[in-house]
Amino acid sequence: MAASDVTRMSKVFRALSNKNRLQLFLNLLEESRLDLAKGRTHDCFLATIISNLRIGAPSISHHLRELESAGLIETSKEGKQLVCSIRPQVMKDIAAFFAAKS
Amino acid sequence: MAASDVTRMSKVFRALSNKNRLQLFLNLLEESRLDLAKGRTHDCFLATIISNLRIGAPSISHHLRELESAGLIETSKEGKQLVCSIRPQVMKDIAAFFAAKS
DNA sequence: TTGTTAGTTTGAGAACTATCGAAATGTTTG
DNA sequence: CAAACATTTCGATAGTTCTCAAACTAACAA
Repeated sequence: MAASDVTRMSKVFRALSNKNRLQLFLNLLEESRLDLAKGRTHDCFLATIISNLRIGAPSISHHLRELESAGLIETSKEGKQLVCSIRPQVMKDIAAFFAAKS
Repeated sequence: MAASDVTRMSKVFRALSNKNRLQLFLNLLEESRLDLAKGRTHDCFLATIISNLRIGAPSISHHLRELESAGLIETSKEGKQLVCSIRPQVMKDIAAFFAAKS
């Protein structure tokens, strides 16, 4: 495994290493599966997520940026609201990484 | 996913979130595969690992403790030397975690 | 015993992180 | 335009992490 890959993977793990951030990611994952079933994308309101986790809006905003910069999610704006989506390629990369090792 | 599982998984990811520690883990993984092929366990000398990574013995010692407390590896002593082994169950847990999601 | 080897512990400093409250930004609604 | 809304940015703080050098322990060797 190339050194740059190790660095990249460590950043992915870093992004999932915080309990709240992992929970946030899992929520998004769950939502995106629901939405796929419904054939549409999902609006992920920070307000909704805040009511699930016990942290404030600035922290959520921070965590989303971390997930995004690790390449786990993509975000865009729709009016006032933020739309988040999981990047499926990264999920496949990680799954492949561990499948090869175990 | 139960809250306790989220916490547990976040600790596993935490353990792999440092570049040097991930590299260390991958080295051990590689060694343990070689050893499986040879039908014996492997002696993991810190001195050897130090020459690959660019950090000192105290840091390696610290990283090994992190990997151990996250449940990724087990260690024991053989004379002066430390023997490390990957805990296969954790590898399976992680693989299952991502396989289910992607 | 004296010295060497393999690794650990301690203590400290620099860097990073998670979180918050307050203020700011941009968007829609009345 | 003004108010309400959703999110972001800023500044601060408390806590964590990585790393090293120095000192230490335990096992082996001469």
